[in-house]
Amino acid sequence: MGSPTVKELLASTAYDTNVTLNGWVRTKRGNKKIVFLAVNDGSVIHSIQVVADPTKFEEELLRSVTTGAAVAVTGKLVRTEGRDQPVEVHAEKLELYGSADPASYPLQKKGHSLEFLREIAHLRPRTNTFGAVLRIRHALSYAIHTYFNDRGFFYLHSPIITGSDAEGAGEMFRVTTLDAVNPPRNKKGHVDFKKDFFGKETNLTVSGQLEGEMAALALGKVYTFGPTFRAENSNTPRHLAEFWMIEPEMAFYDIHDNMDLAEDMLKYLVAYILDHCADDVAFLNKMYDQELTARLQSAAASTFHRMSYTEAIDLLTASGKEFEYPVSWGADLQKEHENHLVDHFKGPVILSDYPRDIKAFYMKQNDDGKTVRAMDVLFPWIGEIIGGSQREERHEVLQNRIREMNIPEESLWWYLETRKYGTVPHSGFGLGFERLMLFVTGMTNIRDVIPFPRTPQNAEF
RNA sequence: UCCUCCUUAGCUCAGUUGGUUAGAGCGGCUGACUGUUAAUCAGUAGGUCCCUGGUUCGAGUCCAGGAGGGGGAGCCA
Repeated sequence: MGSPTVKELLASTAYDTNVTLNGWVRTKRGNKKIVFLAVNDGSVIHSIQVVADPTKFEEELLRSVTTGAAVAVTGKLVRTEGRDQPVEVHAEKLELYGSADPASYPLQKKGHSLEFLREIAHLRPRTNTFGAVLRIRHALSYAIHTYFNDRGFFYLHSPIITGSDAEGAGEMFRVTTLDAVNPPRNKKGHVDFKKDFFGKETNLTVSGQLEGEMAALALGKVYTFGPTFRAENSNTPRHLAEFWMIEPEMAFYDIHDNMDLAEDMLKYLVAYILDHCADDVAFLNKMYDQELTARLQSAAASTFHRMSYTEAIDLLTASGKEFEYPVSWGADLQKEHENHLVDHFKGPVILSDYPRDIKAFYMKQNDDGKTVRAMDVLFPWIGEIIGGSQREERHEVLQNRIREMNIPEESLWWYLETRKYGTVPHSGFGLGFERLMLFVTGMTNIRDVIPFPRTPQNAEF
């Protein structure tokens, strides 16, 4: 089972027993009589202190143990009084796995800018900040599965490659095995996708929702959690070309059940991170955002303010505030409008019942003939963290809407069939995983909450 | 894609109205110190001033174009 982790050792009270630990040296200091190493193995944000008597070791060995070097240390676990750490290891044996030339190793004892660390994304997991972010990322993923599993949801693997281009959520990345220079062409001179791997045009998915609905209409409650791809030329701290999305889909849920679930889930996840990642959150709170912990506690305890799109428009108009983009019923809300609402209610806001003309074809139409049962959850600074709706379950209404919007009906035959056979009211939403990571970590650039970010003009590593 | 700011040592940055040899802190290296906590102290090395072209007696500094990055906006999760 390997050696104990630093996390286990720091919590251990087995004083004066021999232990072996593996890790990477963060700092070394000392003199000819005594040497201190801070060794971190990624199991926890803290490093463990290793104390070595230089006379017991080869000079050349100690010389090559520098910041970044990988080592194995065997020695006695000793309780330390009046210091910054509960225990330390008095080294008897020191083994070097791999050295790290101090003249060229890019990570120093000092802090680095997040911009610089993005350029060395292969090494940045070794920093305190990215260790904390990646551990939180794991915990958040785990919490999502726990939340849904405990509530009777089934994890559905929706396809990554999709043959449907009707999802309408954004520009897509083409998937093809055709020769890019000399593709086969049909009689009209167009690229002949019948000769392509799947015999048709295929793309990377922009959403697992449509497939999620198929499963919800059989299993009741399902969720997807997988990578999602958008070929939009978006250059902002809130967009990625490859990101992870959670999409629950529930049969027999109306829009209000949907909002209840979204709010309960978000609060559960925030509370989970506060409970399970206290050390990492405390570190991020100290180094990046002094209000992080307080904001998370407040969000976990809050009640999200709910209002309709129409009420939001009235509120914005009544505010008398001068907006760069004028407020008018029927137009999509701009960032400045969302910010005003979130500031006004001093916390998360859920908006619902948007004009049908600015929303997707699959959303359930209200009886007023003007709006659909859409809902967006807006978070401070981040903006839209969740977008969802009650789905249109009436075959004729859905079919008419598809035709109205000039969506190729034949590509959605399978989607429409579920409204023909045993259709039921159902709802769902999409949660941007990295956007939630931004909120939970206090990081301000989405490229710093995913291990290897993919953005326009950047697929390094 | 649009607007805006930035690019000088390994990192973070200063560099005056254009003027001699481009600086600091940290990191690295050398040395001192028997318990340090991003140790401290002394010394030392380290530069394609993002690239290309232009103005000028003279450009890190001014102008034009390009590249890369940050922030804001749009698209959205």
